[in-house]
Amino acid sequence: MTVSDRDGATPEGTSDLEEHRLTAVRLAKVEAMRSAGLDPYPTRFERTAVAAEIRSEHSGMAPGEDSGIEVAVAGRIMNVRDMGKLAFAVLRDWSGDIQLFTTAADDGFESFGALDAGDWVGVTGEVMTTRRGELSVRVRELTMLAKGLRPLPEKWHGLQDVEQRHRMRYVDLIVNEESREVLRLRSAVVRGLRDAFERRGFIEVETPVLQTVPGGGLAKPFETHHNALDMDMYLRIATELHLKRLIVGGVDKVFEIGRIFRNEGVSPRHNPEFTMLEAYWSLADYTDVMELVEKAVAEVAEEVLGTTLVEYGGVSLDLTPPWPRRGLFEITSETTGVEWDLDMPIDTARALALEHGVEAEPSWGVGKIVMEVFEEQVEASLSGPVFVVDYPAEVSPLAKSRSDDPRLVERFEAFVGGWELGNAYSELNDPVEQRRRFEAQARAKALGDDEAHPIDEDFLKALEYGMPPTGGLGIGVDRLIMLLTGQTSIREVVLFPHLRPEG
RNA sequence: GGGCCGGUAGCUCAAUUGGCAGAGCAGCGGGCUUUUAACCCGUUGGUUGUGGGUUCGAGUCCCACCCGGCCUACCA
Repeated sequence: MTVSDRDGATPEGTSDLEEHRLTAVRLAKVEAMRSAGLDPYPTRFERTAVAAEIRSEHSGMAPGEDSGIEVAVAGRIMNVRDMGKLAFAVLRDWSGDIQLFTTAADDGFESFGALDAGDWVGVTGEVMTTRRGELSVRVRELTMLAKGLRPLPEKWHGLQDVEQRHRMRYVDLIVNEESREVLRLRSAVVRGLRDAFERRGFIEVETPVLQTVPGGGLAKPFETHHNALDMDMYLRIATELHLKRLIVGGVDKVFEIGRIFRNEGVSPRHNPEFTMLEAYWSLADYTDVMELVEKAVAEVAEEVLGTTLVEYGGVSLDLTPPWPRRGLFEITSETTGVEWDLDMPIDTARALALEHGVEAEPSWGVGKIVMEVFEEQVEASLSGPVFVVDYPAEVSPLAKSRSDDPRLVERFEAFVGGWELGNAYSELNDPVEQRRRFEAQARAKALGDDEAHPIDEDFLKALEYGMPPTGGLGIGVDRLIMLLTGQTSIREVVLFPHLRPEG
């Protein structure tokens, strides 16, 4: 392909930039700089301070004062206010904003004229305050670090269009403080989670994303292909089965914070790729894990927000442990006014489910039906935080049965804000029983359940070497971030959410 | 996938019953020695998401398609 074949490209490689009046003007400024022997894109700049440091170190200055202290700052020009014989600009770096000030008497005055909002500059000069008391840097020397060619969004309203904010997150971050804050909080939440598990002796690992058997969850995988091996592969839908192999290998406490891929619809709470924390704790059971979850979440909230009281969707939530425990059958019966239990005839369950908006498929047993009714009728009302327990074995092929009723498993899900935050159980470690569960799933698949769990022979082999009693856990990290940042759309906490290509 | 709503200048938004596509910001020119979304004067800038149709005339009405938001369905 030749250069001129490229869509909209000119032989000079400047694409459509020359076509647009606003970018053409800035390209001309780049050329003018080059003609004057200046590099519009130099290699480095020696910074001595960021905006927030200047603010904290010179907080007590009176209006119209000179500090006598010279700094070198660098950032993006957000705004220029030219008064004729003096000028102001706002410089933004990651730590915050600082004003630049210059007068006709200053050496830096001349270089101010050609600045555009969006340019990256380095400035050396003295810290001072204006007559109005605004902390500023008096420009002694100004260096262009990267000339911006595209105009910034409107300075007061910023970039509002949700689609553009997601497609051009770089612009969103430039102009919207809330987006920068969500990014910081996201980082803090992940760090907080990592700390909470490491403090308790969990080891962080990384397991394969590319798998031949996409197990550990009930979901449709993305398919891909390994060319050299001429082999179809899947992107993982969970990290569970590999982490349990590590428990078999004798790793005491293990966790992974990893990207998971599920080939399902998108919604304000679902992105095709998302981040999940999974942890496996040998010799523990699901009640130990329950305490771990409520403590870890509270610790993270305390660490990043300074409180365990959060506001979500207009509702005040208290994340302070302990969280209430409710039985799945109990709470579903209470909400629907129907007594659900595992002894009810399948036809009765089907008919009652239909009355509650759930059409049971042929492969479903009573457990699955009640689970579906719970999700349809109860889940959205669980503002939480609350642990729901007593899940049917039918919908939990990897969880250990309860000794008092093998049709139930030792499992809980954590709910908050009307959606599931986490899922955990005492891990099934009986290899013979695990094989039976897999075979039941295979029968469900044969009956048309395309999310049934596939049989993983290597995982069964691992169990046959002996896995100690283990409590396991999965937490939707993006959702935890949504909870702690008050965001109601996952697309606001994922930096680059899945979007269709632009037409 | 289905339903509802939306897409107008680089950005934020107007546009009466179908009747000359506008404003602010950004840009350009000029003025201004303490601004804070600076201000004042002047000025450039449009494939109204795309493609059809109705009409003397379409941003506006009709059809199809693209993209997005919300709801809904599956999932964490």
